[in-house]
Amino acid sequence: MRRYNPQEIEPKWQKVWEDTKLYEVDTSDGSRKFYIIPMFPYPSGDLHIGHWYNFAPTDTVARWHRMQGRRVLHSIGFDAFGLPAENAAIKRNIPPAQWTKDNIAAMTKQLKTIGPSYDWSKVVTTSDPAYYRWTQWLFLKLFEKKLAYRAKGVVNWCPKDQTVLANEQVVGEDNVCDRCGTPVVRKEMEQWYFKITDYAERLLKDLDEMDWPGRVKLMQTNWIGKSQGALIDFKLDGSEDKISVFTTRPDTIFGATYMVLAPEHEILRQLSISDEVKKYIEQTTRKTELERKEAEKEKTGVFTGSYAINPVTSEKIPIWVADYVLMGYGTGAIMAVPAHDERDWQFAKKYDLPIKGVVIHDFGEPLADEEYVEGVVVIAYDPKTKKYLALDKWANGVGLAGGGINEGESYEECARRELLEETGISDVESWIRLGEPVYSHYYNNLKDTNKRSLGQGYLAIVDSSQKLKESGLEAHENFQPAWIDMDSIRVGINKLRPSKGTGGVDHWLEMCDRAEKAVEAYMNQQPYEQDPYSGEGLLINSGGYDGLPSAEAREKIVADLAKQGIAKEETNYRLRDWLISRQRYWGPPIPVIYCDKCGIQAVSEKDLPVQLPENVHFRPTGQSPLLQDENFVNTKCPSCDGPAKRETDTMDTFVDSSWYFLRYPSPDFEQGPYDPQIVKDWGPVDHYIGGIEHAILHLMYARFITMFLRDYHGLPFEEPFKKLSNQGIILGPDGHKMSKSRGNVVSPDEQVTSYGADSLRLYMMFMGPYDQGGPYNLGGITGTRRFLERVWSLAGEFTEAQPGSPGAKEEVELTSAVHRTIKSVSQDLEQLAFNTAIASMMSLVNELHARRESTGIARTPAWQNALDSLVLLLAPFAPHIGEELWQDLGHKTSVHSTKWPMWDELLIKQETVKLAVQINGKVRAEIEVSVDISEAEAIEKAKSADKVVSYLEGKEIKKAIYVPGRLVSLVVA
RNA sequence: GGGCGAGUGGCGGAAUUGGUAUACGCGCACGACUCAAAAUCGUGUUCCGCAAGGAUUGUGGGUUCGAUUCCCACCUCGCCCACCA
Repeated sequence: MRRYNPQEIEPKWQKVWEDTKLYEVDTSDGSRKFYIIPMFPYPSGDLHIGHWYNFAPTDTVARWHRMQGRRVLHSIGFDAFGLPAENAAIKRNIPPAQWTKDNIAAMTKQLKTIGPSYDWSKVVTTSDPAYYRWTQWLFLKLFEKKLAYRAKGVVNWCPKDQTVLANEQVVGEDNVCDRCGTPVVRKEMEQWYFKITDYAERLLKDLDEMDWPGRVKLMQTNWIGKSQGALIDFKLDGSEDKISVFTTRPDTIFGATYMVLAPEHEILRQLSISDEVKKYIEQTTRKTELERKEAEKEKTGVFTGSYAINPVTSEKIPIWVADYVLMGYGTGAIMAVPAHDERDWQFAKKYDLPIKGVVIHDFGEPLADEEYVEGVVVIAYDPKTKKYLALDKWANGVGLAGGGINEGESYEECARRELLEETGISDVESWIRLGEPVYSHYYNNLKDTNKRSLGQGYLAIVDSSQKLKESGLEAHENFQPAWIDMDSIRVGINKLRPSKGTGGVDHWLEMCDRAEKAVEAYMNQQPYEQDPYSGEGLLINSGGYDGLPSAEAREKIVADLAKQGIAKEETNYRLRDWLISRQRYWGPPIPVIYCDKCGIQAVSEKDLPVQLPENVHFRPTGQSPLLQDENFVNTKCPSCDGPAKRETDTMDTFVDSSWYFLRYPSPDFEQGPYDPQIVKDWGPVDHYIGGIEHAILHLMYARFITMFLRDYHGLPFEEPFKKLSNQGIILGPDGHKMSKSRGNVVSPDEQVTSYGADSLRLYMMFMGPYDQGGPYNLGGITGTRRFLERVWSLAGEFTEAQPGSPGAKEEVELTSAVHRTIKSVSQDLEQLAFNTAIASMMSLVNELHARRESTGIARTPAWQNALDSLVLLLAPFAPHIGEELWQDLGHKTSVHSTKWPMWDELLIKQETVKLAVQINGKVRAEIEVSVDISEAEAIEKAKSADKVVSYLEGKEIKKAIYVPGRLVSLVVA
């Protein structure tokens, strides 16, 4: 028998596939199309293991679709513009174009060793003038629609890479450049932007319907950051001027006790302000982003000396300037509600501004036929023992003292009375009111009624040497007042949690939290203060709106203020426009000309591409090297033909990658970025596979550009990627991110040399769930290599075997095993569960092996079918050995053009099945029964099973449960 | 601080309309073949226990005949966002 030698068969088949153009697809025919691609790589020059982890599984899925008779377009390209090429030029004195070209050649060679089913006639390289011509065209089209514009503003500047960055490219806690990790600085510059914010609502709304990982959808949702609220005008005291604020919580307006302006707010120029305020404004506006971040914990601000009028209370409220309000969001002014906003609260505490609570908690969901009650909750505390007094053994948990208020009684009187009645404590050192009362909805199981209660909490400081009551009273006669630690009280209260009407429990837990805070304050001799509450609830201290749920009050208040013409509903987004200019060389030049007479002029479409000059001088000066190339810079104005200068900034590489997938189906089209008919037939991408790191950047930009092209340039779809999958990240064997400095880099090339590409592909898909990634275990690949060896030897032995006649039993068993495997591999592939798909193939191989050991392999139709099916299932995962063995098994055409096998449910079904027998929940025996046994028979058989009998002796069977195909469960006593 | 996700043998992991936990692989041990080794093949391998048996899916509690799966609280780790009003 021949040995399995991947070094021989892999290059052999790669060459055959390329020579026969097996994977080239004629895109003029769009029938049964399936368009699947990985995210194209940046040509760094070296294909690393992460690339393999992206490309190999994508290839497996592509091959699987092809075997199901689809016309698959699977292609690759290079995201070839970008900084590293330029840095290499500076460092090694090689032109970026040359460096890029060499890298692409090297990577193409590496790529081919994977044995991918790419259509090599449709490779796209973004630095190719024939490509970036259309990137520039895209700019012109956006410019035409005023969606590309030039504006002055504060931008993020990376001092190391010497260029501006988009918001999306500034990451992490310290606001660093996502490429080099240097903290960015803020600079005011005039730059080019794409108006992605015009598409914010569509970008958000489409997400609902998309077959994308929830995580990515969530990240995009957060990034777009839609918030609905209202604009409300506050009049300036003693003036006709007004200040408009944006708020998402108009329901809290009665609690707006002051107002804050961003230091950059325009109205500050009109107000008469002191020098002190001017100085503050100057200081804060000059701060860099980093400095503002560092100062984050400590908010600063100054009082302007002016007042505004709260439109609902008509109260004068002071206007402050503070750095915690940003000019870039909303109106740059806020109404501050310290009782219900964490930031306003901190600020109010620091500067001693009034805090007014207007929303109180409303725990639990409203219940049917609620009875309204008012009462108190009392927690006692002894500072000496540090224990709290609660009602132990209350309905098998722990309760708190308290009860309903009597006619004419104050809250505090009620608290005093309840504490005495339920615990026996009469001597209280100090009573502390625990903030505002709260509402709760709960079910009283003793009286079988639903309650809606308004409860006031109290903390009583007492000495625990007082005698406690022996036991509880009336309805809950079992409880026992006891001194307990707070954690145990919480656990005890949680035990009471009912399935409905959980408000009572949550109410108590809230009071526990408040009691602890109050104790801390008491020990420090401070008054107790309620924490700011930013949740929903019911309104208090809000005039005619008292008692309304906050959501309802929001709408009502805005509607009422709108009638007076001082409020309107408003939606805000966090998404900012996309800054696309870069002060670098290696990118598509922005096709714009500046003329002293005519201003900003777009380059005429017929003059595209604006070619990047090749011979430029590289120095990291903070200005584009193009600036020094006079031949490039000096040109004629397209409008007046007078002398003019070109824009020397280039475009962000994310512009290149925001439309490349539209080019693959017609890469050589010269009349536009894509052939309109072909893109209509082949778009959108049916399945897009790549890393989570592009969740926001690339995937948001590509969606925006696709929407734009749909609106104005004939695309019949607005979402570019129907289905998206993310691969996980492969770590080094030590569990850390692979890096040269750590010395934990696994070279895929070495793995291929030692084990073969098929083994590597298989191992990467076998090591765990695809979207999870994880450490690369160097020993693990031996398992998939062994598996392939076993497949190889089975096929080899079969081809050398003598014809035989099959036994009927053997045939049935073989067929059943094969169909079971076809089913699970097919279903697993559907969900990209490669690891379990491979595991079931391994199981089949183990079974075939065992059969060979016991009865041997004969040339029978059953064996032929078993091995054919196995090879077909394996082919998308390990394409080379699949092709080789397919030929060995006597087939003339490529396995990759052969139909994927189907399974037959009837052939999988077995005649008998094993049932577990449980006694009181424990498995005690196993019985083998016919699949279609009746319930009564199964139970009867279970009872008489060997081991079961002894367990049943002298016991009565209370219950018997039969789950067909699974088990019989007997409950005995 | 907020949001999302995860925690199962020595290791990677499998199992969810609640139904025999540990499939598949790595590693390890023993055996066969061999002068020997590698490779290959076979047997075993969650833990405790000689065994009978018992325990076990981060911890504690709950619902259930039955919980890795559902509910509650907590712990740990990972990712994303972070003064967005």
